[in-house]
Amino acid sequence: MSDREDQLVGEFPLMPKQERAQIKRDLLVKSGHELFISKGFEHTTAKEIAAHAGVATGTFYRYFSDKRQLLMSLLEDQIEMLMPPEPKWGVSNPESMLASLLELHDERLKKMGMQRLLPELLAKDKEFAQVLAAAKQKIFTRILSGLKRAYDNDLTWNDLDLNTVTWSVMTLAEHAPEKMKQCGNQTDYREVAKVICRLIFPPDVMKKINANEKVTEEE
Amino acid sequence: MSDREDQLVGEFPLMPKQERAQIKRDLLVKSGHELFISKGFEHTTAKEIAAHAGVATGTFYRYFSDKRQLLMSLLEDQIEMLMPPEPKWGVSNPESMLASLLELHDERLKKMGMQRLLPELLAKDKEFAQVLAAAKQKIFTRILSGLKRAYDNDLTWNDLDLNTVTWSVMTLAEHAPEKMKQCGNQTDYREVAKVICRLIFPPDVMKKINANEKVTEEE
Amino acid sequence: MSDREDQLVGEFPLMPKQERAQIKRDLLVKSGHELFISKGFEHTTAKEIAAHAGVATGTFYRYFSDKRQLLMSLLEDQIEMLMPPEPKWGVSNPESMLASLLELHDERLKKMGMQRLLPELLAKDKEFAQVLAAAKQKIFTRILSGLKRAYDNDLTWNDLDLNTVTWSVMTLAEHAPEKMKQCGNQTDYREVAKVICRLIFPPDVMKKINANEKVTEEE
Amino acid sequence: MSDREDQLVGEFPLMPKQERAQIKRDLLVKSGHELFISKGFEHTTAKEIAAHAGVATGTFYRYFSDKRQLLMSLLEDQIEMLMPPEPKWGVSNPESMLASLLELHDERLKKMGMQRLLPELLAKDKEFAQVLAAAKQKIFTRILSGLKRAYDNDLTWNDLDLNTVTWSVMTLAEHAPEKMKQCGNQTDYREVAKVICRLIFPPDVMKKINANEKVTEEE
DNA sequence: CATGAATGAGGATTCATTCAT
DNA sequence: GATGAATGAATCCTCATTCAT
Repeated sequence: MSDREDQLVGEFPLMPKQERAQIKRDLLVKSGHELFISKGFEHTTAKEIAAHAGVATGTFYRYFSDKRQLLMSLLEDQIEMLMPPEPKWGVSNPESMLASLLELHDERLKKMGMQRLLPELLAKDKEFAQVLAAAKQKIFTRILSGLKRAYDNDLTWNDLDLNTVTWSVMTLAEHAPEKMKQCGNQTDYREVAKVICRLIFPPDVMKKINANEKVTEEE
Repeated sequence: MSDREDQLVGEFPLMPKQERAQIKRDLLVKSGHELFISKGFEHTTAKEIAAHAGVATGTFYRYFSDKRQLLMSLLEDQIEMLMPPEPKWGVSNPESMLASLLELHDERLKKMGMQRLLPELLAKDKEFAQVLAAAKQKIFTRILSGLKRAYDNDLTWNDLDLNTVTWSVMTLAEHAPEKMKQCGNQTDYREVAKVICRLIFPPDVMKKINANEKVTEEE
Repeated sequence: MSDREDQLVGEFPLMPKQERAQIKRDLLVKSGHELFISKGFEHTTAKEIAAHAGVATGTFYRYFSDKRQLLMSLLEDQIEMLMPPEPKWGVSNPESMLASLLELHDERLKKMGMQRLLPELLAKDKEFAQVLAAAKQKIFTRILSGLKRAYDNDLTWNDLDLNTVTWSVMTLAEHAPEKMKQCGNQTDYREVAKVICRLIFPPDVMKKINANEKVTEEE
Repeated sequence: MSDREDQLVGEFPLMPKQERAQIKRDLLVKSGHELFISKGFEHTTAKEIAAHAGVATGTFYRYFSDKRQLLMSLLEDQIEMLMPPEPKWGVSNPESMLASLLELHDERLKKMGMQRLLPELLAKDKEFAQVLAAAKQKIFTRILSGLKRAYDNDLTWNDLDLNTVTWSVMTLAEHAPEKMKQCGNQTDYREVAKVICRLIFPPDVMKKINANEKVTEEE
């Protein structure tokens, strides 16, 4: 009835077809996200996702070939957020910078609620595992090159292997959120940041850097 | 071969009943292990495990109430091996000690092939996750108290939070094996050990420790 | 036939959705009914019921959570028919009344074909047994109160316990159909009715009642 | 050890082989009986019966081809007890005689605990149903011939069909135990006996019979 | 004879996917 | 496009029955 009245008024489709479809798709992705998180990937059925999105089972299959594809859509947007953050040296005080990066990372993960899902996926989906590994490798390379520059400027420990340091930085950054909870500590990003910095910069270098910073700030 | 020899000796029952049952049980556990690793826990069926062990489906259920129980059998033996190793300070050169612990841990994990299975289980089985978390907590406490003693003797950095250092040590030790592969590095336990030591001991302390050790060795 | 005629008329959707579903459900109920009767409840599988109804196994589970639920659907409609009938005295000649009630009851049971199923269910399903016992108790009470009124009017034997008479009436009425076959007699409802009446009314009372009736008829 | 000692003493097998087997068989029958009663025939497994009898599963199959055969053994002994009792007229006061028969029947059923099992069996096992029907038919015939003799001596109602009366007597006798419980009455065998007698003997005949009896007693 | 481990067919139930409406 | 009923392969698990010891 109301549809017909709309038509009398002049039939301005409130939304272009494609956009409506996009909305439905997004609804499904969102439903999938929530259900995957709360029940796990394997234990979520296509029917449930559709029901949760308020559409029919068949509609699910119009937009996705299967659960896995929906998952991939989900991950495409978020894969970067799962990665440990890449520090930007030289911008400011390294410890503060790292601390806020870690906090940001933690918040992202919390918002995604995806950490619990990830292990299942890594175990099950080799393709996904590869995608993730590649992304990680990219970050690794970038962090490493940053450290190399610092090394060339005599800012780092000179008796530690840079590859290993890079890996350590990434590992600590990546696990900071999940692990600190597990170990019962209140997450103290600052302390983790200090530890990470100690892996890279000898204490006297840190002093210099901070001194510079203050000078810069004063200027 | 040995069977035939037995027959030459006479026709003794090839094996006591109980032992044969145990062997069959072990076969099932082994099959479960292999299949869980290669296909993931969820994607392995009781039927498959039985078939892989060369027994009928029903036989599986004689020995285990379900997949999960077999898994638990599997884990009971191995849970300690999954834990990051607890370093024993003061025994010898910390770097060498750590390096060999890391190598040992890596070898264990490789032998178990279980790393890939673990994440899935942690995600799916809260009971198991708790067991593992408890074990980890125990190790955490022990490492922490070791570090505290070192701290009291002025052997550690005095500007780093010991909890955070402990967590970092555990995290790096735990992930050393899996991560170094992922990053494409040849596993260099020595370098990781050096990094971990750097988190704990300032370089000059390390020198002293090593000096002591040499003295000790010389004596 | 009717399908073909429909097609001649054009291609109207053969049936509204809901109605088709109802038809399918009914088909399943009917199949369940038939198979339960012919093979017994326990020996009928959901798969068989579905096959007999010409649908897939899964379809069965769309409509019923399991065999038992289908059975309950079946019984809800029929439970009253399984009960021994409640006589209505004073309406007409008691013997004729009873005879036709018995015949009606017999016909119902035959149509349901359920008698053979019932014992199994009573034995297996305590909930169902309770429901049935409650229904029986209700009828018992009503018959008893009818007999009490007759007793107060000096129409019944005065040396028989009314409870026992009531129970006897119900028992005979309930078993009349099944037993007469078993004993090889042609079912003679009239004779059973006479026996039941004899349990209640002394012969001279019966004569009076019949006389009254004739008078009434003559008027 | 003790076995060997027995042998030293001289090895008198305490029991002939066959008898020992018989004991084992009886144990199985007894276990089957108990389990069938408590869990129902279908829901009792051969393994359970064997375990309950303290023998191995395989032993069960040495004595019985399957569950059903054990059941039949069980019933052979007991089938007569399941039958409604056959009254012996002329022995004494019919009401007392019936009352005690009913009580006896009730006690037997209670002891067997079999009533609950019976319906399931009747529904499931046509052979058994036939056996039981035949036994019932036999009793029917005997009761009928008793009634005929009474009829020839003008002791019964002359307007009731003897077949129907016979069936009624059997039905009431058969269901007396189970039904009286269900209806919440205290089982009053005497009242049921009176009702049954009323179906057969007119009140004045009863008086005569009782008078005779007294005379007989006095003599 | 007794044992009880082993078998595997069979029943209940779920769910990814299709397709007529 | 959207719907959701229908499908049936696949899973979990049980249990009657056999047979090597």
